[in-house]
Amino acid sequence: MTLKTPKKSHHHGDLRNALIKAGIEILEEGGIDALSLRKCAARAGVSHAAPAHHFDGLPGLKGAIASEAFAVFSRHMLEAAQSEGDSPQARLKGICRGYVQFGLAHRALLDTIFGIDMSDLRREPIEHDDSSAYQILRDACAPFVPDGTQPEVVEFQVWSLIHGYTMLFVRGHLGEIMPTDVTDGPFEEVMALLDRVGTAPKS
Amino acid sequence: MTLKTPKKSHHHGDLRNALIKAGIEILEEGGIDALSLRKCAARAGVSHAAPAHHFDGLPGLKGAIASEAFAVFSRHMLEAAQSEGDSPQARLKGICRGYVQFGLAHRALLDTIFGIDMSDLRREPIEHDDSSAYQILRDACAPFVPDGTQPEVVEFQVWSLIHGYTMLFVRGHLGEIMPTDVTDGPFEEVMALLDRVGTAPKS
DNA sequence: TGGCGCAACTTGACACTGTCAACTTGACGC
DNA sequence: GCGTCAAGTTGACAGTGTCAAGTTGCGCCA
Repeated sequence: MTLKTPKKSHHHGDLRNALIKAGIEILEEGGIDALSLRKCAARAGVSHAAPAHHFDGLPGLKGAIASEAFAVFSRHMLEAAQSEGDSPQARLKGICRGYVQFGLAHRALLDTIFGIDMSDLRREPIEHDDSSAYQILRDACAPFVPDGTQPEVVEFQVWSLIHGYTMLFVRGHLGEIMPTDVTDGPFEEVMALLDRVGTAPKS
Repeated sequence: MTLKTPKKSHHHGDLRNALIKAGIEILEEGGIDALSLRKCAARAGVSHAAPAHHFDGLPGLKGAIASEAFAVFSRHMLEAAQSEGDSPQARLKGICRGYVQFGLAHRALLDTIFGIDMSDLRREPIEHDDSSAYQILRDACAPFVPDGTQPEVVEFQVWSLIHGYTMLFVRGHLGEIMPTDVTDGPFEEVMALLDRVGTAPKS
């Protein structure tokens, strides 16, 4: 009759994932400043110093949360890619719209993902598998790569444009009002630049 | 013979500016996480609770520092605008290069400026005068605004592109190595998109 | 001139945070 | 049975923001 928990190796069993899950909940509820090791520990039902055995301090926990949040972000992107239509143009635009929508709906997660400094050795590496948001964006950019140019260039152009727009927009830097929806900002107008993506000479 | 200090109304005289200056020093030395009210107070030579009388908590101090950092940023942009050449294209590109260079040289200041949430009522407002970075960017974009389109659109396109590129680049999200100079990344290739700025139809 | 008022700070306390050393617990191999 | 070791606990410490209460010194008005 020991089938109460599916796996219980030592004490908690899966504390690491429990802490990450608790951290995401805290982030969604209270924003990036609300996250702390002790609150994660309390929510996971363990002592305040337990997280130190799984992560290297708060930066380590943030890195692990960023990896998980990035997976959520990637799934969101995948759905967004199909939401706008089937053409390459529609697919790319859907991804960009999904980027902004994710930023509005999960600001703290976006802050966590892109607040990561890649030079911080205490972070957990964010994995770039084939279903990652990076790969989804790269695939969506592929039809727009002119012959003879590096595919990364188009990807970086699009990524810079939508990332900058999202960051400025969700923090209210682009307009007078604080946005609650993509339609509150000049999304369509700015994304018109997507039609001119690529590095081929002007005319 | 009371001309030792230009103005000394009560005790310190100019504590508010002294705290902002101390905060910028701390930011430049230790990054955004190093900033605290108590360290600013200590560096300014006042008691730990003194900042509360000039700013509404840490967000308030960060807002005030952001305003000052934005002025520094604006001066940097003004110089950068003239560094690349006299043509409108060169001017705009110089601004963008200056954006990235400022981000590399003063990361914590950029984090402070653009970490501000405009919905946070505790912040100090960032002033938009005629010499602000926003206005400099707007002026540089003016030659590229097609007839019959709103000037803000081009500005937002350029701003989104360079802001996103800078944020991703300085945190090392765009490449394997951690950048120390603009030439460490695909700046030229991404900025090729600037030649296609504007909202007129494709051909 | 004298005292009143108030802004500009100080002082002390509190709860919360990350971090560390020392300790306990329980699973596993032999 | 016993040692070993990972996993987690406990208690302490310095640093943090914030609040209430006290102090100080300048300006103003009678």
